[in-house]
Amino acid sequence: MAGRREMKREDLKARLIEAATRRIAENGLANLRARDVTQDAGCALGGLYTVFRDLDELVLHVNSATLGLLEADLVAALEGREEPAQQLRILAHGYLEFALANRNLWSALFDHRLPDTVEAPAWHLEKHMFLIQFIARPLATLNPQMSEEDLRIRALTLFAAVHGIISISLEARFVGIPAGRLESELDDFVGLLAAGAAAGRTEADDVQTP
Amino acid sequence: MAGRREMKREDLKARLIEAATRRIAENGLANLRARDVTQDAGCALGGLYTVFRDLDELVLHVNSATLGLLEADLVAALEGREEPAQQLRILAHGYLEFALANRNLWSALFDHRLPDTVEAPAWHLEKHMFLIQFIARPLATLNPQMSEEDLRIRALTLFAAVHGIISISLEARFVGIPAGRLESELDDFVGLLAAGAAAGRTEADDVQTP
DNA sequence: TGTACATCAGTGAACGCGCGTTCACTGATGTAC
DNA sequence: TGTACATCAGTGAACGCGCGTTCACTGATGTAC
Repeated sequence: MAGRREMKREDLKARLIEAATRRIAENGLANLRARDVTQDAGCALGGLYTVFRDLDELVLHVNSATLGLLEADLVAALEGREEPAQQLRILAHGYLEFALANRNLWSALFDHRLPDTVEAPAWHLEKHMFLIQFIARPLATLNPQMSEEDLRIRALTLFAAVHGIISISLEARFVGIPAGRLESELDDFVGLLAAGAAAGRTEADDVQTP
Repeated sequence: MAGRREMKREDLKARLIEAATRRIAENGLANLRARDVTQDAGCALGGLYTVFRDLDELVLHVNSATLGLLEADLVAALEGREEPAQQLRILAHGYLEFALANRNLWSALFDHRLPDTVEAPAWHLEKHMFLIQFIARPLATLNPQMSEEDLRIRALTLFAAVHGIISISLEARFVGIPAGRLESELDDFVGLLAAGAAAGRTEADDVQTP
């Protein structure tokens, strides 16, 4: 069996990602330690560096997996819903649910910063795309006249706004939105934007900022 | 002169805050070092600890000052503008301008985390309030029937959304909103929300999320 | 299938260093007379 | 105003330690015959 080494290697990789995922989920990214992860994964400290370039690369893998989970959740939530404004609400709601259910993993998505010199690899950046696509599709239905590019940008704006609302509330850095109200605020908010989008471009289009 | 010591102390404090501010503005919070700050401020390393409990407390002072600058900018921008929807636009625009002009200081406001055990002191938390007040006031004019509490929450939501749009774009973590579009996206966005708010509560109010 | 040798994944002790914080000391400020 | 003593702000060398990463070693896997 010529693939024995390859298999062990893949197995170790998987165990490390799993261990890191569990550690981050339980204690947060800031408390992730190479020693803890390797111990949990049942390998020596140095083992990590035979499989990943460094700890950052391991975290990138965890984050990609997290994005995969989010994607699966949203796909499931959208199942069978066709009305575009409804879809947007479901996406926002699904995103909130995911953030609540996986707080630390979700935070790690945004807290993890590579050293200033390093770029995130393409395979990881691509994982971000699906989210924007999910949002752009119903927006396109609501705004058939918008260009691809405008839709992408509008989807990004919408995502950023929803993300902002959820993250400020969960971090409770400012005096936060009460937990019970978060869901309805989000719903109102997306409803308003969807209605606005459906009504077509408003006078805001022509305003020149001074 | 009995206050000589007191004066020197206040002077040292001010020099340290000023030095830390400049360091953060130039290199970002993540690269702030006690040694650099004390050297810039012209005191010994240990001097910092005669005036502040630790480095975190110094950063809190820098952040409070930054919030003070933001407040002054927004007050100036609002000067003479009475129309509430217009005010909201100005606030969003002013916030963007401030973030662009003071990127690292602005980031420090959100990046700085105290150790899990420590709470932010009240004097610092109060500094956050004015922003929400600024937003709540025009919202109140647009929605005279809303309660104080609802206005506060809605203001928080609006702030969080605007902040999210700006910060995701500036961090360029996801493929960002092109710089040239950010301003108009923000403007459209706030315009839409202001119009929605003015139109009164929508059907979204009654939707129960499943 | 079995033996001898070669390779390299995996080991874990040791390295290295960055950096916040402390603490024994000293010189400037304050007090008493 | 001046002198003697007391205090304490400020000094900076040393501490301490957390933790990512390395590297000389070894034992499991692969290859040749």
